[in-house]
Amino acid sequence: MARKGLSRDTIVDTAAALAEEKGMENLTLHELADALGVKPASLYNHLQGLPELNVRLAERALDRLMDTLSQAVDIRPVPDALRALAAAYRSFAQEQPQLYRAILLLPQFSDPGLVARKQAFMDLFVRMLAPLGLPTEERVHISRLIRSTLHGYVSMEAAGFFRSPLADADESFARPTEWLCEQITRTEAKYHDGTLHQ
Amino acid sequence: MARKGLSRDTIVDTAAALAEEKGMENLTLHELADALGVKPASLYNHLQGLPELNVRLAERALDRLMDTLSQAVDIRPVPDALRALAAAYRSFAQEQPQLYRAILLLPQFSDPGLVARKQAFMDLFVRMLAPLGLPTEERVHISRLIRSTLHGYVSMEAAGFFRSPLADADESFARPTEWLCEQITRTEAKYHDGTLHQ
DNA sequence: TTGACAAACTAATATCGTTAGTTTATGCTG
DNA sequence: CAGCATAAACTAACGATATTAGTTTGTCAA
Repeated sequence: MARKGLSRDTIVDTAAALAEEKGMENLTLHELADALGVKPASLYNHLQGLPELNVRLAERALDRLMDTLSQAVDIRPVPDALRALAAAYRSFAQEQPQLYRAILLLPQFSDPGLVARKQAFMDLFVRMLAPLGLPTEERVHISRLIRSTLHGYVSMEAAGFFRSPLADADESFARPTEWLCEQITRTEAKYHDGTLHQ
Repeated sequence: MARKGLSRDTIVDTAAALAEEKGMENLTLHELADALGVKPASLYNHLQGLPELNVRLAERALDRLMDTLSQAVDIRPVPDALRALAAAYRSFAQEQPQLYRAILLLPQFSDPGLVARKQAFMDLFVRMLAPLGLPTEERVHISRLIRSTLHGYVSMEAAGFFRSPLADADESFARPTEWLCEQITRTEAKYHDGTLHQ
């Protein structure tokens, strides 16, 4: 009964790799235990079962996504940051589609670790938009617009849409990206030339 | 051994209701059979098991979604149609979130019934955009933009995002809607005043 | 050195999806 | 109307799964 150096982090790591390989809904504790050289029951010493594993996977996904996005948020001017962030976002979802799906497969976001990451995720966009000098509420609206647009395109693409040969998917993705850029510059202008309360 | 009047349609119907009640991932053949007054094995006379049930649920979801959307597509002018369609789309996802999720829970869209509906779904948007008189490729791009924007907002909202009290979710949804309206009117203008090839 | 804690195990249970084989109701054919 | 084929429902059983309880044993600190 040799003691393997098992920890929650290593479990989640190999679970992420396994999910990417087999698909998120085919991830089983048995296979995961096998991959770790351990019996399934042993996993319960480190996490509370499959529900918690899914939560931890979503956390890991958010962490990695934020890692890749954080390289872009401080680029100036802001539209360039947005372009870089959009490209990074799409790349992440294309290269690790199962891990990306883990985020939205969750029934609810009640776990404290998740709400914290949700907030941090939100803050990432707020930070990128900071130089625009928008009021708080407007910043939240724009942030939601960006996040939903990116997620929408990326998840539809991952689900198998947008494969028609009638139009190139890269070009299709460039549209919302550029239009988001236009939108934020226009919003910035709107708040900087006195027409705010007209 | 009384014969219940069981059919694939009634099975999918009660499955949809049950999924809405218990959650999509908690849907079990045992509970479904119970709800139908039948043993689990009997379901296999009507469909090939859980994988097919999920496919049929996704089909049902797409059918109902298209039903509600089709009431909006022929409204004129086109921006008004888009506004109505966006509202209907969001209402559907809010009122039947589990059924809406069924669409994207599928790993792939290889089933013939699904690819047909995917095409019909695409055609719905093409029909709405027809009066703009755009070239085919441009129409596909715009259609993708609309679909990904709507889906993005709605699925993020369903996943528990956009609940911050800092900004109203209805207002946040109005942004992308109006923004899409602007985009299509601007695109229409672009293709109607000779600046196309500049 | 020893003792407490935790990590890994074995064993067992309940549930689930699924298949095979059986019975019986229904509807069509003669 | 009689008989027969089809299919709908059943029972029984299997394998896989998640999970729990109880046991052994390694490890670290006192």
